[in-house]
Amino acid sequence: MKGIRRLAQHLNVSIGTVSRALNGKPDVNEETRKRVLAAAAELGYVPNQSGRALRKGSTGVIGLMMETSPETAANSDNFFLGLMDGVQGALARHNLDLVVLPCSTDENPASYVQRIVGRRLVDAMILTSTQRHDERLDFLSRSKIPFISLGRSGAGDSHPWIDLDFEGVANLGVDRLVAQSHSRIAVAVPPSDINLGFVFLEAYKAALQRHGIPFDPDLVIHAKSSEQGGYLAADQLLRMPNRPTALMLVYELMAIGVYRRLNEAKLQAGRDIAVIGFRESPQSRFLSPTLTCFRLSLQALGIAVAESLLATMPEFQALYPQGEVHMLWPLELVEGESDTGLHR
Amino acid sequence: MKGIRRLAQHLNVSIGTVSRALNGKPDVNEETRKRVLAAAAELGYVPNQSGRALRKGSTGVIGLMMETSPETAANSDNFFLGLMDGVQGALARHNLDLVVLPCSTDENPASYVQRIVGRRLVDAMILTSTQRHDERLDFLSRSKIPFISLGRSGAGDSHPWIDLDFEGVANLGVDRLVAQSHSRIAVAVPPSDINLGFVFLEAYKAALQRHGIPFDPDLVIHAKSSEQGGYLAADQLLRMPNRPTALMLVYELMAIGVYRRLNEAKLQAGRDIAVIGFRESPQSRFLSPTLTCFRLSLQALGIAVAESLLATMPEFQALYPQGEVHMLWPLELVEGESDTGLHR
DNA sequence: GATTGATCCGTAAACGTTTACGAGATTATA
DNA sequence: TATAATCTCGTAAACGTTTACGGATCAATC
Repeated sequence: MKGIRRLAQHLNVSIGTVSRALNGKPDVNEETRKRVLAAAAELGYVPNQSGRALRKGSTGVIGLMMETSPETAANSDNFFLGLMDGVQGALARHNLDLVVLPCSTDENPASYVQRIVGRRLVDAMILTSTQRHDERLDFLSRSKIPFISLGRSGAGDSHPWIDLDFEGVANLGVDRLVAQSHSRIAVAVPPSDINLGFVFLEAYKAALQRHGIPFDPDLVIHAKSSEQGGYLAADQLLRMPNRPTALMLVYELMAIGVYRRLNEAKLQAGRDIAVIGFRESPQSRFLSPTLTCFRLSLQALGIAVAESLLATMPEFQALYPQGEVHMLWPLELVEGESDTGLHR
Repeated sequence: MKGIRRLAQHLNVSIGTVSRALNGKPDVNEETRKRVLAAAAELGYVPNQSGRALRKGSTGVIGLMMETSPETAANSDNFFLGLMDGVQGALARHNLDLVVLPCSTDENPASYVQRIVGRRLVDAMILTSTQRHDERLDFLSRSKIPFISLGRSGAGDSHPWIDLDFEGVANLGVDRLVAQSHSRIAVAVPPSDINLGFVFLEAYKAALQRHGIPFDPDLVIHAKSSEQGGYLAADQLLRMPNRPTALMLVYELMAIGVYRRLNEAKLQAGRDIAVIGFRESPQSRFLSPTLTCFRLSLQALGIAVAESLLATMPEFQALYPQGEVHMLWPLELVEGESDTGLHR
């Protein structure tokens, strides 16, 4: 005898009563509920997930999909761990569990999602590393599974998303640099199939235009989202015939590579070239000269992601009635020395 | 009509036949199997996980538990994503799926494991961040669920584990430093309730003894596993009355903090004090002077963890007959400048 | 032509829950 | 006291699979 039957037999009640007692249903005597709870704790009984999910039609589990190629793995740990922490905490308050679903780059992300969602392993999904054209979004939309993506896609507002406020970052950065009379502002962005790169680039163009500065495509450096990418971007910048006086980055670890390359050239950020990094990170905080960059609470972002997802789930509509979310997540400027002291 | 029934109706065969066809059972006509496979692909049918798991008694899912407190998230060392990638790849070869289970520090890790395992969400578990006295191990041993822990516990070989070869690291490091006639070798370790700290300390003592150097407890600096921890450790070292001439670290990000503190004191690793870091990381690779540390393939480690776990699972005994694993994972020395040039 | 064997497929039970339904016991109301 | 209302609990169906079992068909063998 196993599972709930064992518990019921042990208590001399029916399995129905045990189930009702554990699930907090009203029609069970308080006295017997206590006995059931006590016995469950004593025998270490936990309801079988498969049985429960099969009957209820929902799992109580939310999936967070994450790509783990060797390159991304080497770089972005602390972003995802912080995010996971926030999401997990917010979901736990509603008795939902988070599972992180690592998809290797060997596998097609869309078919991975199809497998996971088709099996009904999860009730809803959180997507990260959103592509500009992302099949996963199409599939999830069609399959009517609640989901939210961290990052916009090219599909615009046709699905719920939360994204970092790249427009805000571009504006703040460009304004700040222009105020110091920079006009040749280079930017290191990932390739445009990553939507992040596309969005940032557009915002950068708009910010320049606002200041009447013509956009020069030669100042756009396409770089990998890594330290190495930053190194190569800085290298490319140093070779430019009419060298830009400022550089903006859109990935946090790039800054370290940039500093390294500048260092090799006996140049210094803030003195010889203005540098504005992206996200403040444990590493960036200790660069010298200190890096001007943008602060962001990953936990808070995770909570927002989780609650925005709940808002799309019918069973939580009462709690989060705002419906589908399209949110730009603000970042706060952290003033450092890396972009000042040049045109003073 | 949903699920397998829908597919069966669509094909005018029984659900039993559909199931057998999809599961590769022998007693089904090749012709009909093809039709079933084609229809499944066309209709996007994927067997419901709950139904399947309930019937089969196993889920085909392996859990990897990970702690995600705000501090560990912020100080994460890009260790986990690489590990996940390796584990995921190895499991996929056996049609197993990996889910990562984030446990916030609010929750007791042992009761978290009990909840997850009790619900039969997973067939087996991989534990990380092993404590010296780890209740999770006790629970999993009792519950007869296959598991492996990354990191030894104080319980020794009573359960399967893979751990980094701290003995090897301590030996290599101490040998190298002693060969340069260092005798006052300080070490920065996490507190001993983290088993890692305990193990490393013992290995360090043994290595000293091998060289006839008496162990001096004052040279043991307890530090947090973070950049900040490294900074404070270096600070503490600089205040010592009879300053040690060498310092070994057991957490990779510490090196950055150590460099920062040394820099503030106008000291340099390798010139004024010999420093040996721990794991090579994207950051450590670009420190200046270059850091002497230890290399480790996270993907390979992940594969080893996954396969060692499979070896403990009855259904894979045929493939991996070696049984329970206790493995020390070797690290390769990467020679840098941070520990040389002192006593030359 | 009867028997055997092989091949293919349908039937139904089982996995562990939750929950609609109804029955019995008890209390409140008339 | 009869009736209604309330409280508590047991019964059984249902969720979507997999798989043991047996039946049907057909070819091969004697």
